[in-house]
Amino acid sequence: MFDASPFIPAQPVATCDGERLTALCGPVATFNAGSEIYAEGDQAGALYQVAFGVVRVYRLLADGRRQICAFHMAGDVFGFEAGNERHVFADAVTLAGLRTLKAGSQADLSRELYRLAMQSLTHAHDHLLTLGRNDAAGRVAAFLIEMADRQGTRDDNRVALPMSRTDIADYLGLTIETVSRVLTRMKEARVLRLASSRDVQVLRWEALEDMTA
Amino acid sequence: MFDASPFIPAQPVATCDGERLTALCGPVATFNAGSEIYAEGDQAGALYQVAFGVVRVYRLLADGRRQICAFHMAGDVFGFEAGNERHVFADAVTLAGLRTLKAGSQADLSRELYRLAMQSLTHAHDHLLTLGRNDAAGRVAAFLIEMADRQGTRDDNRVALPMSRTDIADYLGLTIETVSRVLTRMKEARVLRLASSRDVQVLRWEALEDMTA
DNA sequence: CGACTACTTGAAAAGAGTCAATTCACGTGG
DNA sequence: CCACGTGAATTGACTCTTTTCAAGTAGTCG
Repeated sequence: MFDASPFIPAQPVATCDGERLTALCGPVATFNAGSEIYAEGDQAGALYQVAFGVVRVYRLLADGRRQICAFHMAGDVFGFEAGNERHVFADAVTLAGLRTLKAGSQADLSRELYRLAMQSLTHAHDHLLTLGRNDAAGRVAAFLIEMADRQGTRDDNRVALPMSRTDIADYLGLTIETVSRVLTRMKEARVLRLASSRDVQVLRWEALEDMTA
Repeated sequence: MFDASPFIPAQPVATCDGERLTALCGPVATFNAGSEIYAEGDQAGALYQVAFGVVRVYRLLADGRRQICAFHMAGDVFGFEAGNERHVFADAVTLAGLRTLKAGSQADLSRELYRLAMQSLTHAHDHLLTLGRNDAAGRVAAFLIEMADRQGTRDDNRVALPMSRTDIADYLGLTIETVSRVLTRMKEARVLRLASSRDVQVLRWEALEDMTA
């Protein structure tokens, strides 16, 4: 379970500016890869900020099908809920460190926390567009671009994929075979290179962007 | 453009409780079917509560492809944004009446408004599950169930569809032909009956629910 | 009645899923 | 150090679903 090489982004993330989010800068709790942070049906309340590592937030169907709503990386705040019950699951993809903000520790939600919550909504809308209006290649391309942008490694032409093909497939509404085939085709088309299955080198960003058009 | 028979839900919606949302109970502005409420890139700020009619919120791609994120009906509050710019378009599906809450008219966001904003997030997550993990029949079934629940007409075994097949297709990430075919197959399977193309009578809810499993 | 738009239907083509078999990377133990 | 076992990823062959393109039908408004 312990992951010896947790994913660490190359540069600090915008939302982690410390100044506004002092309330979140408490002790860091560590979660091993695969361990649960919260489950659907749990009492909601706490918010979390990722200090390092990657977290997935997902919904689950009775038959085991899974839809990953978002991957959260350093700086991201997650855990926003409508009522007092969790509607989604959250667990660590890699070894992850989280800071906690208990509900009610601030009587009123600050404008900044509201903004972060709304970022989750904007991301969900982007994600809906990806799932609703892109074919398999477009979805994978959008995913690689999103990962690079959030890691800030676009200029390095590198994208680290801390999650498995299964996670990627469940994020994009595809099967792992399709994800794998798309990557192979992109490799053959000289759009990218796979240093290893989790380490992508992007040769032509424009080609990726055209696929999401 | 004027729609003589605006869609009006059969019963008041839970979020429209009036007591908590007094700030939203100002004058009602009327929008003709098809008219724009706001566009991507507009300055954000105002929130809207639907008094009657139906509104669609959507993202648009350069080539005209469209992903509808949500349909809003009487009682719903929409217009939440992360920054000071709109990320989505909103316009009236039918003749619609909206009450406006200008940003900043309350210095702090009330807990109640936060809860409504988070409902949008929960809905987006449900929608992601529908798009990511259901086939065409499952998506249409989920859509019919959602519409019936929000109209409160499930006990009547009736679902009014105030929007076109194109709107439904753009909401579900399908083509209009596929939506039409799925409805025809459901009709043939005696799961539902089509009084008219916009008026569905549901004969077997369990059958619909099984499709979304 | 005629024109327009929305919706439905059909046939062929493309895309993604399924099932099965390898291959690959990595850690363990001989 | 190498053989082996394990889980992850890739590849192939085939099937099934959905899209695409092209008619055709049904309402609606002048």
